[in-house]
Formats: sequence, C-alpha cells, structure tokens
Amino acid sequence: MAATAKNTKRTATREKRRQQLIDATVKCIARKGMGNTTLGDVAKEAGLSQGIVNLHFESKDNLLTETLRFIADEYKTQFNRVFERSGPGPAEKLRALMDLDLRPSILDHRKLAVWFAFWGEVKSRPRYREVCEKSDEYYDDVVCTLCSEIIAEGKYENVSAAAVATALTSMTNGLWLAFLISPQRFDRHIATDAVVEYLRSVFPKHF
Amino acid sequence: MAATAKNTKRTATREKRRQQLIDATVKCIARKGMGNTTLGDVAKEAGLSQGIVNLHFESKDNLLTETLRFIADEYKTQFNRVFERSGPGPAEKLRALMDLDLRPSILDHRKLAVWFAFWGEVKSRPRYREVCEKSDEYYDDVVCTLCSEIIAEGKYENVSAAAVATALTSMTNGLWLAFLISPQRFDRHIATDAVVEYLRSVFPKHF
Amino acid sequence: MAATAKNTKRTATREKRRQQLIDATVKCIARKGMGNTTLGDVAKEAGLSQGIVNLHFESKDNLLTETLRFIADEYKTQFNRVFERSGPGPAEKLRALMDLDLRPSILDHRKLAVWFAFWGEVKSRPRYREVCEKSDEYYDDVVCTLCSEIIAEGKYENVSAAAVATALTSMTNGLWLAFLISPQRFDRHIATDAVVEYLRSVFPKHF
Amino acid sequence: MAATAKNTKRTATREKRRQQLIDATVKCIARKGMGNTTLGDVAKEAGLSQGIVNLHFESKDNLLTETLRFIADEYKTQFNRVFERSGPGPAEKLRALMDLDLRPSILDHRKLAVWFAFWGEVKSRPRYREVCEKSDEYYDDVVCTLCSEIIAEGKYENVSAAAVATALTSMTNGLWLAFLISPQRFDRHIATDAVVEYLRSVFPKHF
DNA sequence: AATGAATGAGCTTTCATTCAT
DNA sequence: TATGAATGAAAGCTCATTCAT
Repeated sequence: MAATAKNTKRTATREKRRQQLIDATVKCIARKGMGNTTLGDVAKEAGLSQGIVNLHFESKDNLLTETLRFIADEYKTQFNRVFERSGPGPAEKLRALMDLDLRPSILDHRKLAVWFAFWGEVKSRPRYREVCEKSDEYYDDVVCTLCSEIIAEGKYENVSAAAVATALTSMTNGLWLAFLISPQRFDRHIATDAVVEYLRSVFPKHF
Repeated sequence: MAATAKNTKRTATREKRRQQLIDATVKCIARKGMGNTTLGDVAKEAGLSQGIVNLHFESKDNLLTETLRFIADEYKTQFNRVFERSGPGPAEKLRALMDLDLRPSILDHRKLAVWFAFWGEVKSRPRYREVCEKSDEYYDDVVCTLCSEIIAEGKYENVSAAAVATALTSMTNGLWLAFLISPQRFDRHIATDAVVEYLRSVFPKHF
Repeated sequence: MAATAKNTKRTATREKRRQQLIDATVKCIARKGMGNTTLGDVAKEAGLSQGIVNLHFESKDNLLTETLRFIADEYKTQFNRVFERSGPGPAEKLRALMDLDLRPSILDHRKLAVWFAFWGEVKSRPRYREVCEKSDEYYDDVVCTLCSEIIAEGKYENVSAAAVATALTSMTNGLWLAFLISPQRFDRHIATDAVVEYLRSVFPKHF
Repeated sequence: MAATAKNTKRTATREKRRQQLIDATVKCIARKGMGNTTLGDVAKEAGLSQGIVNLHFESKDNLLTETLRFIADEYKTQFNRVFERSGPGPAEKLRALMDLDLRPSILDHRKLAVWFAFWGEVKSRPRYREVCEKSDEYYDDVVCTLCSEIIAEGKYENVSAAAVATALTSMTNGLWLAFLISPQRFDRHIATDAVVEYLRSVFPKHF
C-alpha cells in the first residue's frame, strides 16, 4: 500500500510536470508560432531548465504530438459535456454544439493559433494527421447522427444528413479561420447568425 | 535602345528566376512543411545553387512572404476570371464562385498544404496576416454583394447578406480543411451537396 | 562494540556497492566503448539509481580510474598466483606466465576491450598512464628476472634478458590486439606456437 | 576541358580541406584523446569555423572513420614503399619491414596515441574493426609470405611461417604499446634487439 | 547573375552532477 | 544510503546568410 501511494504520488508529479510543459508549449506556439518555438522557450515559459523537455518527453517531436493530443482531448471533453448536458432533443443538442464552437473559451485567438499551427503541418506530419483525423471523424459522426434524428423527426425531404453535417462542421472551422485572420473584423453575431440562419433554412420546423 | 532592350531582358530574366524560386518554394512547403523547408531545399528543387535565394529575395522571410502573395494572387486571378465569365445573374455567379473552391485545381492537396502552412503562422507573423486579411476582405465583399443582389431579386425576408456570405466563405474554407486532413474520406459530391443544399435553403427561388 | 560492528558492516556494504559498480562499468565499456558509456548506463547495468555513482565515487573520472585499478589488480592477482604455484624452475614459471596471457579467462574479448579502451586514453590521461606503467614495470621485472635465471642456468651467450623479456611481453600484448581485432581469424594454437617457438629458439636447452 | 580543369581544381580544394581537417583531428586525438575531442576543437585546430566538419564530413562519426582510414593508408604506403625498395632477398625485406615499425616516424607518440585511440573503440564500432582487420590481414599475409620464402631458402625444419609471422607482427604492436605507456623507459635499442634476437633465433642462417 | 564554400548563431539533445526526499 | 527529478553546461548538427570567385 505504501508502494502504491508512493507510486501514485510519483506518477501524479510526473503527470503534472508534463502538463505544465504542454501548457507552456501552447502559450509559446500561440505567441511565436510553431516554427519559432524552441525547447528553450518552452522551458523558460514553464520556469524550468533547458533539459527539462527532453527529460519528460524525450524529443521535441514528442512534445508537440502530445500537445496536439492535449488540445484535441480538451476540446473533446468540452464537446462531450455539452452534448450530454444539453437537450433534450437532437435539435437542442445540435444547436448547443454549434454554439460551443463560437463560445469565447473555444473561439480564443491563442487556442486557434495552436490549432492552425498543427493543421499547417498536417500534410507533412502523418502523426498529426492521424490525431486530427480521428477527432474530425468523431465530431462528424455525432453531428451526422443528430442531423439524421432531426430529419426523421421533421420528416424533411431531400435533405442529406451527411451534407448538412459536413456543411455545419466546415462552417465552424471556416469561422475559426476568419476569426484567426481578422479578429477585429470578425463579428460573433454575424457568425452565430450564419450558423443559425443555415439551421433555420434546412430545418425550418426545428429552428 | 540596345540598353533598354538588354535591361528589359534582364528584368524579365530576373522575374522568371523569382517565379522559378517561388514555384520551388510551393513544392517544398507542400512536401516537407514550412518548418522543414530550407533555402537549400528550395534551391535544389529549382536546380540552382545554394546562395540563389538570398540573391533574389534578400532573406528567407521575403521569399515566404512573396510566395504567399503569389498563391493569393493566383487565386484572385482565377476568382476574378470566374466572376467575369459566369453569369448573367448574381445567382449564377455565386454558384460558379462556390464551384471554383471545389474544383480540382483549387482543391489540390499541394496547394491546400501551402495555404494552411501560412495560416498556421498568421498569428505570429503580421505580414502574413495582412496579406490574408486583404484577400479575405475582397472575397467577402464580392460574395456579400452578390448575396445582396440575390436577396433583392428574390425579395427574401429575414436573410442577412453578411451572414450568408460569411457562412459560404467559411464553409468552403472548412471544406478545404476537411480535405487536407482526410483526403480519403472527403467526398467531393457531399461537399458540393453541402454548399448547394445551403444555397437552396436560403435562396429557394434561385437554386 | 555494536557501533564497531555496525561500522564494519557499513564499510563492507560500501565496498560491495563500489565493486558492483565497477563490475557494471566493465560490462558497459566492453559493450558500448568508453566514450559511449554514461553513468546512467552503469547505474542501470547495476540495477541501481541514477545518482549512485557520484554517491560512491564522487565523479565519473574517479569511477574510471578505480575501474582501471581493479582490472589491473585482478590481473596481477592471477599473475602472482601462477608465478607462485608453477615451477619449480624459472623456465616452467616463464612458460606458465606466457600461457596465462593466452588463457581464455584472460584472452576474453570483454576484458580486452576494457584494457584497450583504457590504453586508448593513456596518452591524454596521466592517471591512467601511471597505473599502466606501474603494472608493466612489475611484469617486465619478473619476466626479466626469470630470463636472467634461465640464461644463467643454460649459460646462453649473446642473449639479453632485457631483450627477451621485452620481446615476450610485447608479443602477448600484440596477440591480444590481434584477438581484439579479429577474434574469428585468431588461432589460439598459432598464438601459443608463436610464443613457444620463440622460447625454443632463444632457450633451446629449456624448451 | 575548361570543365575538367575547374572540376579538378574544385576537387583538389575539397580534398585539401578534408585532409586539413583530418590532420587537425589526428592532432586533437593525440592531445586530448578521442572522447574529449570535439568538432569545435578540430575546427579551431584547423583554423576554421564550427560548422566546417559537418560541411565536409556530414558527421563526427564520418570524420573519425575517415581519419582512421587515413592513418591506415598512410602506414600502408610506407609499408609498401619499404617492401619494394628493400631487398633483394626476403630476409632483407623482412628486416626492413621490422625496422619500419621502430622508426621514429612510425614510433611517434602522437601517431601511436591515435592508433590506440581507435583500437580502444574497435570492440564497439564495427566500422573501425573492419578497417583495422583489413589492414592487419594484409600485413600478416606479406610477412607470412616472406617467412615462407625464408624457410624455404634456409630449409628450416619445424618452423611454422604463420607462427613466426604472428610472433613478429604481434611483437611490434606490443612494442608500440610499451612505448605509448612509458616512452621514458622505452629503449629503442632493446626493442630492436628484441626483434633481431628473435629473427636470429628462428632464422639463424639468415640473420 | 550565379556559384558554392565558409561562417557562426542557434537549435536539439545528452549527460555529469546536484539535491530534496 | 539511496533515489530519481532537476539542472545547466556542452556537445553535435543545421542552416540562413555572406562572400570570393
């Protein structure tokens, strides 16, 4: 039991350090971009020493992959929470999920900078692609299922759940880009309107 | 006059070299990512020597900015041509512009990789942001104007041209991301459907 | 008395730990070479923790010097035992000592790798040189004395004990190198023949 | 032809730089040992800049391997020259070759330090072993052939050429070690005597 | 205008050593 | 004593930039 306790504590500490470094990495990428973020920057941001990243992650590449995994997990957690807590019907759930993507906590220039930094490397880094693909698939599935339910409920004709799901997820991703490029010009209201208007148009009985 | 001719030729040659290097840069970024593209890579891809980039662009930063400008211009050229040649009404023009973004020549994994590579650095590179912002503004304006015209034509009520324009441009950008991340899973038909379905929903009298 | 006992035990334990670490060092040097042996490797090989070497030896340099001292002592012990137990005459003793150097326990690739690793650093590490020099001197003296006795016994003329001693010790060292470089090609019989043939040639009445 | 000239000059320059760096490496290894020789040391010794070694050798490992190859080639050249120029009979050739190994140009503490530095890593570096093995095989063959010829000439009985060759090459290698460890105590005369005495003993009709 | 050898700053990584536990 | 996380100096290596040709 002592061993377990000790081990738990060690693990906890280790996990905490790793998280501390991942947080620092996110901050650095947001501030300086991925190409200009050095391990020295990350260490300094975390208030630790040079060698610390290699001690805990073995390589820069690992650190970055784990960072991507972290922001993906973080998003997934929020996504799932919103999915579970909203309702009761699929329309409310869908609306809540769309809102999530435009919430300040998500539509945050620091977070978005990190997402786009990774997307920018997706083509040349298979490991990044894998992580992103898995995430995307998951959200698409959930949204598509909701759309199917709504279509069934509303007996909408000539409406493809897959197409609507694709439209919706694409739209939010695209809105992120708009916000990334010109946060000034970006109008959260218009963005919300764009989504809602679309939902009203395709599912007029629900929105 | 001989001097002028010579000068002209020199200038032409110079411009040609620069373009050659920009093309090589695009290829390199698509293949290796922006962070891993070195001036050596670019020179080799162009079949020229080590120091060539600094000779023609002074610095790597310049090369990259010019590359971004080039792909932005290239896109703009296509956009304008499509705008001018399609018609006659705003609905046809809008449809044609949406189709452009899903055309194989645009929806090309190499080109997209480059776009996303730059977007990934937008946050930390004001010069990139400027270029992107100016582009986006332009397209938004054009699309927004078309939407206004369509709304006027169709006397659609409760439809915001700005919101629809935002929705449309976001959607295509988002579709690009989907294609970048999983070209396999991406279905051009569903993508087209998503856009068309949206257009039909908001502008039922036109699509 | 309890204190003494405890102290004795502590000292014993300490000595045991040091030996354990020296053994691990020998194994590591043999396997990875001296330049690539880290204190971490040594600790892991000994099944102990990172900081253990500095705790017991203060520095890596100390560990290595002590390791050299250990293998030198180990050899000396065997040498002396063979010297004492063989006989009765100087010729038998000499022959026994020559055989020792070609015995599998000595002509062992792991051990030789360690010897040569240290010899490789002798030039730039005075402390290593000292240890090696003292050893060499000792063996040379013993062998030289034996040769003198044999020369006296056999009344050999025009034979220099120093030269023969030098020839013999050099030969065995050179054979070690041959074995180190090509253990496959090395033939223990030919090696023994080489030594014996030499002994027969210079001391025909004895061998 | 212009191309050839240019190429020749380029090649020459390149080769010259590489040689310059190899020379610097030899000096550094002799002075500081292999483990303590850094690429910075080598560059400084050569009067050039940090990155120069990687520019010309790609990696430290390559530099070291090429350095070993160089000293091996250098020795071979001398060996072959002595072999060709001495004579006329095999005995004279053998004697000349043995003398070579005790010549000041060979028996030079700097050169020997380098040889032993490499031998010290032979066990853990297959590439080094290969180079050394090939060399050794070559010399052994030549010496063995000479011994066979001498045996045939002198009709010596019960003398194995292989054993004598092994004895001789081992002896010189062992003498190098003696010189490396205690240059002070080392007596070139005794060393020469040791070899000559051996030759006289086995081939009394020739030496 | 073009080359490509050379530079040197800056990066990731390794590792002997320290130290709180 | 022993642990192992943390440190930070130093290493190998990369690469944008310079410059003699």
